[in-house]
Amino acid sequence: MTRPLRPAPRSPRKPRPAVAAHKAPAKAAGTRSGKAAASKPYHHGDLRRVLVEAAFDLVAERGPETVSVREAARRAGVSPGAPFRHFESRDALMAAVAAEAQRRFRQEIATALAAVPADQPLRRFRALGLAYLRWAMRNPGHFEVISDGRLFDFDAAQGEASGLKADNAEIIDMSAQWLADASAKGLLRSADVKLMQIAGRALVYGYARMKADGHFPRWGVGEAEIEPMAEAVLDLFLAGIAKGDGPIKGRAPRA
Amino acid sequence: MTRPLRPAPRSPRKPRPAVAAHKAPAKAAGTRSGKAAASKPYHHGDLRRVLVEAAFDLVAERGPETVSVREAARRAGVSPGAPFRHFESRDALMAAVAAEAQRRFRQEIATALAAVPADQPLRRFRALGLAYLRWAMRNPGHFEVISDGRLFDFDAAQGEASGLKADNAEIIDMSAQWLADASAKGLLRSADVKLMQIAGRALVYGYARMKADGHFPRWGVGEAEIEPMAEAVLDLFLAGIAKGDGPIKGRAPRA
DNA sequence: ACGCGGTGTATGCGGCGATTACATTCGCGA
DNA sequence: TCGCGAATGTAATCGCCGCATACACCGCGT
Repeated sequence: MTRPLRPAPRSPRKPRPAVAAHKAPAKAAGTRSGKAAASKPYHHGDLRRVLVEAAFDLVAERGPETVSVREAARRAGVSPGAPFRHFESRDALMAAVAAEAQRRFRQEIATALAAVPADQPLRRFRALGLAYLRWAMRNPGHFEVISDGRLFDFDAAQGEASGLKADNAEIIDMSAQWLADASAKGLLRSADVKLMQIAGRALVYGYARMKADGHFPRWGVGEAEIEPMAEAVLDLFLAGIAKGDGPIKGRAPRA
Repeated sequence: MTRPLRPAPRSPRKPRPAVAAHKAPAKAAGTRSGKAAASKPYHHGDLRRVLVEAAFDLVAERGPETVSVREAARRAGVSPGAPFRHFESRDALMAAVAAEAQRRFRQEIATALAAVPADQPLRRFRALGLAYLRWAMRNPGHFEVISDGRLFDFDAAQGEASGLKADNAEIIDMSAQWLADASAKGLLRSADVKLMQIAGRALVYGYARMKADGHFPRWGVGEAEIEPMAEAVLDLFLAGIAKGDGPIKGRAPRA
């Protein structure tokens, strides 16, 4: 499942995919001369969104490194210079992709957490870690994108509200809160919450990157074992920081 | 400490760095084995090595993404096409850089382990993890290079003996052996050695990548705290998998 | 001594990110 | 309703890149 090493052999010459999708720029009714004419209007209507979607798909298909502004423009059916009306650089485009990926990631985590009672911090912590791992296992390209610190910094430097920074901070804060709660409830062996937070993060991040970076074959872990082992690794960690021997995933964390 | 986002603004126009280093300038004796003449010999003498060194330095200076074959050629004082006599592609060059980095990494680990008795498997395991973390903290670019699964696969696909694969496997085997020894000695809470091995690897790998990827500022960890916290994280992990409460780093691991 | 093969240079191709000049269209105020 | 500036598209261009090809040089084995 490894991707090509360099920016990509490009694609084998495409003739131009016409105009691509169009969101229905509304105003089909002629309030204001709307009409997205049948044959390629000069103005695209929602190019910014379409470019992000194209780049987003390219990330999933061939990995972040292979994404080029020109290819995204090709897929959107516009000239190579057009994207620069909406993104000051390739990295601005990629940062938008990262924001979208982070948004979906956050959504998936929220869904996973909905099933876990709020008063069981370690179970919530575990559910967070599991959702993190599962999403990263299944979206390695997008995981790479949201892990790129340079894109994050680029995005954060723009005053704009892309949500990337906020969505990321929310996840960090959640993990800190639950560990603190667990600690307050006397569920943890150590009192150094910050340390456990960083260690937990490093663990899931490392596991996810090992997958994305293609390290598991070297470690004798077959493709089918990766996800189950992710869960086992997470539970090993929880067993290491939790007081007592009971499994965290069980019903009652206190006895 | 973040690096530029894209392949690099290049360098701001360099006039050409002359010929670079050269081993033995003399050659006065006109016999066969002359290495170099005073003024730029047609044949470089040891271009392959010099190119790897140039790329190696570029990785340290500006990160792996910014390395270009042409820049390496410039630093070596040769034409842009010359490197392709020695490396079939940019990735072949980078794989050579990875092999060199891995070699140094392995050397540093060996040095660190020399001080730890062979009959104390957990202390050796800890020393390995610590050496791993320290090296990665201090050589983030080179750490990225040896972590690039595609370069590893590329190198492994070549029949050639670059040492990358062997050096890597050796480290993996060491960690497995010591955990197995520790397990046999009854030092571990769990019997699943493979799981602990993968978890330990994911932990240090994740921590190291968090550093290389610039994540620590987002987690409220200042530059000065990173290395001490690396050690603390490692010890948290060891405390989690080891039986009893005694610190691993201490003198006697059994009592 | 010679010539073959290894290693360098010169040149060129196509792709890339990015900039600039120009074309088209949207939408807002008079 | 018109008109004009701002927004957003195209075309052409620049310089850098990886890489291929043809040619120049030269060390070494015969």
